[in-house]
Amino acid sequence: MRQSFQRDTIKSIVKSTKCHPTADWIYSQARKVIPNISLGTVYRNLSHLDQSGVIKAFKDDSITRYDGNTKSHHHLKCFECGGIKDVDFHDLNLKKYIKSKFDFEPIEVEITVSGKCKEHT
Amino acid sequence: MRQSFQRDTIKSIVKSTKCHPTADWIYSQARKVIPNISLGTVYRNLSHLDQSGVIKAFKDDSITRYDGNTKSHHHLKCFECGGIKDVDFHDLNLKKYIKSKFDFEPIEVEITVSGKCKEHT
DNA sequence: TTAATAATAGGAACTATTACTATTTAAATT
DNA sequence: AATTTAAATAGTAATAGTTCCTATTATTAA
Repeated sequence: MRQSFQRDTIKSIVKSTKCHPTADWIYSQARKVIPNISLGTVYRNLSHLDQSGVIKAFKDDSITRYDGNTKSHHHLKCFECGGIKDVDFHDLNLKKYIKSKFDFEPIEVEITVSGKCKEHT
Repeated sequence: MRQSFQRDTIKSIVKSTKCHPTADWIYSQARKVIPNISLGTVYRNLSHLDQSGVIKAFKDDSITRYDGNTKSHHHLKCFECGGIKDVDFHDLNLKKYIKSKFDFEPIEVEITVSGKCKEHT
């Protein structure tokens, strides 16, 4: 993978926020630095970065969001403010539970909890 | 909500399978009974049925699937055969865990486990 | 049996994303 | 340093899944 200023810019945008941005938001941020960057370039590079494990893509309803946090984690999504928070369920040992209870070899466990965060109860 | 033959047909198609069908599959099944039913009608009724709790819609990658099983459950998706199996995580008491650990009021917990089912390990 | 309005068929429109193509650019090779 | 190469780009067209629109039909209430 050859280097490009566009890719570096996109990477640092995703890495510098915890807001789980969409491609469009990243595009609008990137245009502040590279005014004529194209949306296709944003998508292509987000895919590359996801596939190489530098960032993590996930689906939120019908939109793809990108997460600079690549450690295994899950999401709490607040109905009121729309905020998405990263959390860790590591102590539940879900993969072990799934393997033994359902005789299924888990590779990825995706959890999204919708509800109300403490600021909006 | 007024009754219609279209809606009844769509409902019974979803209720009579465990294959977690897409709108398109349901459309093709419905056309066997009502040849000129429109795709818009299928989508509209699937939304109504979901909103009224008769069926349950969920996202699988970028496609919406519909589940006749409305009891709280989660999904195991096999990478090899594409099969989606309904499972129950009730004994983990996830909502209680989430509430106490993260101070977040969970309303819905969505879990999708990707991996290999016992037939394809 | 009529009136009101929910639901329909058919097709247009929309949105997020991917694909295409001619041009530019990074970096490897001379 | 100049040349060669193929990866990356900008700009645009195309796609897929879904929703919206409108004139017509059908269900239920009065």
